[in-house]
Amino acid sequence: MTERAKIGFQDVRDVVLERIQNRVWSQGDLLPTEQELAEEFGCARATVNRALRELADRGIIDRKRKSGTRVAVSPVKQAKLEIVLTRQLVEDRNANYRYALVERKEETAPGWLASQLDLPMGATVLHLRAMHYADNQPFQYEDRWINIAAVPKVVDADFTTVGPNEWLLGEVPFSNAELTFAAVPADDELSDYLACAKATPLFQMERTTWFRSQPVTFVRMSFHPGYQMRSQY
Amino acid sequence: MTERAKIGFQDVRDVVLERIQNRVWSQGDLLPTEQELAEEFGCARATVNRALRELADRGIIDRKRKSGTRVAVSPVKQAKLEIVLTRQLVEDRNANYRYALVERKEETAPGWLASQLDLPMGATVLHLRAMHYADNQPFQYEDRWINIAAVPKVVDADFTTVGPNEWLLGEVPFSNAELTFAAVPADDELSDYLACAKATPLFQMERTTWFRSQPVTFVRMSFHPGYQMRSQY
DNA sequence: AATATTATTATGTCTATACATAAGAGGATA
DNA sequence: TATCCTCTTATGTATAGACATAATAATATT
Repeated sequence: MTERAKIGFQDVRDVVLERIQNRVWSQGDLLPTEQELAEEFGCARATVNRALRELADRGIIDRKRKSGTRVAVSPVKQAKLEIVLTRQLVEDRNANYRYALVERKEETAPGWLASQLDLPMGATVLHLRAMHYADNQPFQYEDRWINIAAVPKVVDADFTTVGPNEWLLGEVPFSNAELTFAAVPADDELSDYLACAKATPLFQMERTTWFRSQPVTFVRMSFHPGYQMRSQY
Repeated sequence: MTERAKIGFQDVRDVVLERIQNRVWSQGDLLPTEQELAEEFGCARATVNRALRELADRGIIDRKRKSGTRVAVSPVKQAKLEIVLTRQLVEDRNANYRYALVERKEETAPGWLASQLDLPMGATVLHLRAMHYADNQPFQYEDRWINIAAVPKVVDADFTTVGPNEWLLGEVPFSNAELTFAAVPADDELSDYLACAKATPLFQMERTTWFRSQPVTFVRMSFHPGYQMRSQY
């Protein structure tokens, strides 16, 4: 029997990808139409459609009505960064996680924060400072401001046992955010909390979070010296 | 006429997402079956399926055969990081881009590199060092090793005018990679090339690239002081 | 030659139906 | 009680057919 198992969308997807990698179709080239591919593979056009749609989602090909499908000229490399809780970061290293609140204070949003979060003048925010430890070694210093108007319940949370990130994840689960990453020198405060010399290079991540266009929180996370963040594509 | 336009998969997707955001279905809750949703929305099950599949791809919901569909308990936040050419990074800031090759040398892979790229003992690699400038200000220092066995044509490229990244993108368009990010102090060489004091904190990105499981290149990119990388989700 | 109109075409999506498959539920057996 | 087997169910996927839509190509009009 030379009878093959039936062709599925994953087969089509993989074969097309392989042909692109092997330069059967090079950058910018026009691929056959869905109809033609469906005939070649002996499947329905919907099957080819789904296969090509996945490749388009990945940025491998560009599709346009009437014009057809082309191999992307400059494939957009998109790395996926998994944003996880600090607790999980620590536990993934098989270390013991410990959290400690440093300070909790309601205050009027300073100018730079109001502009960063797009808050009205004089808005009240909750300012939190906290430390995260891995096996009792300083792991991350967290400096956070929460927009009370967006999460009124926050005033009743004391954050002595549960970190603000974990708490917020429960309250505002599906938010979107903007991240920035940078290398900064440890100032007096950071060198103190992270137990390193002043001016030590630290990896710093800032995150501004919105929920349905409403600003929720801004957080600056400074990691211990030597910290590396990983990602892949 | 109260007649509505026909419900499409995007409508279903958005309504379901909205209900999740509004806690109509909370974390861990079981959603109605595709069949039931299809009846509610007055559309085919395939339409609901596609809608839910997209939400599952985004990590909003978890789906399992027979068990059904649940709101994800700890939604995995995935930030998308667009990896672009240094040239584009510079030009996006409306600055003039300039590239300069510092050194080009074929050598035997040192131990750490052989292990990083999983190369055989004594493999030959092309070692490149280069600078990228924005408006003639140092922007990025690039230290790169290319696996000659994976890209034989590389020995004929001189890299005096075209940067290795752009060249490789043309040769090995669809690769995958692993990235690490860190803050490092400028050593003598970096402080020299990036025109900064020794020990200045620098944002550093390392990338190991494979093409069909074959190691292609390892690159260490050190950015000018104050550089920030951005991303969102 | 420039512009507006129409035809064509490839992708985008929806539907109804069918069967496949993973995995939970229940019962039979040891 | 523990293990194995069947039944059931919700999702996963394929298909043929239909219509929608964006964008190009061809044509007609000014």
